[in-house]
Amino acid sequence: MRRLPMRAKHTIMKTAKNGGIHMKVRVRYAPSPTGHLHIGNARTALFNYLFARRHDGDFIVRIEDTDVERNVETGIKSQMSYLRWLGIDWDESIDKDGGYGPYRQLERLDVYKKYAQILLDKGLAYKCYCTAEELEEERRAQKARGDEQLHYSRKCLGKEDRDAEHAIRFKVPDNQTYTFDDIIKGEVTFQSEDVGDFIIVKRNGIPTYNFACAVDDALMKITHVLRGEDHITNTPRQLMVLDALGFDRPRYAHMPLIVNEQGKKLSKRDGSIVQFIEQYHELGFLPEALFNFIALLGWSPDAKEEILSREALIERFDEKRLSSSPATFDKGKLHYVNNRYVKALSLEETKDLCRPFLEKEGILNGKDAQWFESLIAVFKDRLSYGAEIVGLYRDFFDKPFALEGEALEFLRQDGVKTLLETFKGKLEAQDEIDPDTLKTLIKEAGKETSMKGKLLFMPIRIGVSGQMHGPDLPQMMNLLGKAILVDRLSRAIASI
RNA sequence: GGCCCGUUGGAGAAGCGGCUUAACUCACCAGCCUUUCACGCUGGCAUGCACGGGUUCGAAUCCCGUACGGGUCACCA
Repeated sequence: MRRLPMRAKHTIMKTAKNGGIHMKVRVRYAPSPTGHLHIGNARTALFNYLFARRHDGDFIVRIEDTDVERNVETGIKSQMSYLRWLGIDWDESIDKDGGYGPYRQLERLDVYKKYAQILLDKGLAYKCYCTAEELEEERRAQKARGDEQLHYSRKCLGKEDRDAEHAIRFKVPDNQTYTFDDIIKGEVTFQSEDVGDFIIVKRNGIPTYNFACAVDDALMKITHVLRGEDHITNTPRQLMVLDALGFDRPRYAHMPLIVNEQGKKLSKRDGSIVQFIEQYHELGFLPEALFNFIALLGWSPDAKEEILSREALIERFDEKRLSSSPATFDKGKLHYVNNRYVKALSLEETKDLCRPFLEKEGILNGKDAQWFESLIAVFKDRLSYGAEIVGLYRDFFDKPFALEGEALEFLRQDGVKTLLETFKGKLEAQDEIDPDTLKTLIKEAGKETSMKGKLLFMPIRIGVSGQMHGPDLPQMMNLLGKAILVDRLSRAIASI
């Protein structure tokens, strides 16, 4: 495969014709039900969805379950429900017939059988009786010999039919060049010599991915295939099948891989990044934010603002702005994006978002509704996702109170000690405290000691938290409670 | 190893031969606002586009090579 001189990111819809009439855009997301919805799959689904909605086309979800060994019972259900959770809906699938079904490949076996037979009859495919062991041995020999390419020897080609278990292989044409104009990568070319005869139907009678996929794309009138770059070398195989069967070719767009901060492909075992949408849900991320963030993985808007709603994304989506270099999964950015959406939430919504996490940790035990509300109000603006509230709470309440460095220096300024003593005295005189009386107390202490501005607030902040930065002062003091406040103030005064 | 794809600041990422004195976003720093903090606003932050050649009046942008990273070579998808 080699890149031709001119980069070609052309407008779509030009090649998807039928008898000169532009066809309706039809795209598909084709997951295999081997597990939960992965971030990479979610992105593929999302871009297909955006593309379809942008061009008033159809978005189809087709289940590619031809690997019966790896299928997981709950896979389909879980994936589809998280697609919905993200706000991605479809026009056709196993639960919504659009006239091109069935949408589950195991229910289309007769279809593949028919087309495999056509290829057999035309001599474009042949039965292969080799066992896995034989093939393994063949490959080993090729390796030992130092062959450059490990292709099937074709030893079953031309063999007479016999009544034995067999797979069906596609007979790759000689001396053919396969070129396709990828929307993202430009023109990509493969030589047929680089591709060995591949299996299209397994011994168990079930088609392989490359065969079923090509047949279904054609039969379901798919006009554009947007998928991960790891499929780029599958494309010539699918093109061969399509050509051999006389089907039209869809347009392809191979999206860059998503890599971690070390530049490695996101592997499901990579612990550095949360990989499944379900986990994000459990951590209290917002679906709208995730949708927004995922749309930024390998694509960028032609705008200053990156925070875009689903509707705005649909309106702005332009496949020509899909990137061809790997998309780095930037956790910091994810948190930022989610935080922007959290900030837009109402106080009640934020409480609902955080409640489960606090309850699970028993943090709400013995606290009244007012306390809970204060807690959320104080941290709402800096909250990246629901579960983070626990860490924020702990950081704030459980961090040992210590005075050091810049903070301690600040307390050693003239008049600060008197200020803290005055304030502490006023605090002790109060039976009940709340944010408003606390605020009044600060004002009074300031007036009596002639301290104001930074010199007033900062010593008190440091005196009760040890920190120079933190949430709104009266609010957070209220959360801390009188006992802790008095204790910390005493220790601060003592260490000046 | 063969065949492919990629490489722009601390990070993400625009750019597709002259409009680039390299957008925008995150992070960071400074100032403003707030009697504190945070939010918000304003400004600063790549003499430089992996490296080396070449083409061109002109290159981050085109070509060749090198290095590095990645993908793929299954009766997985």
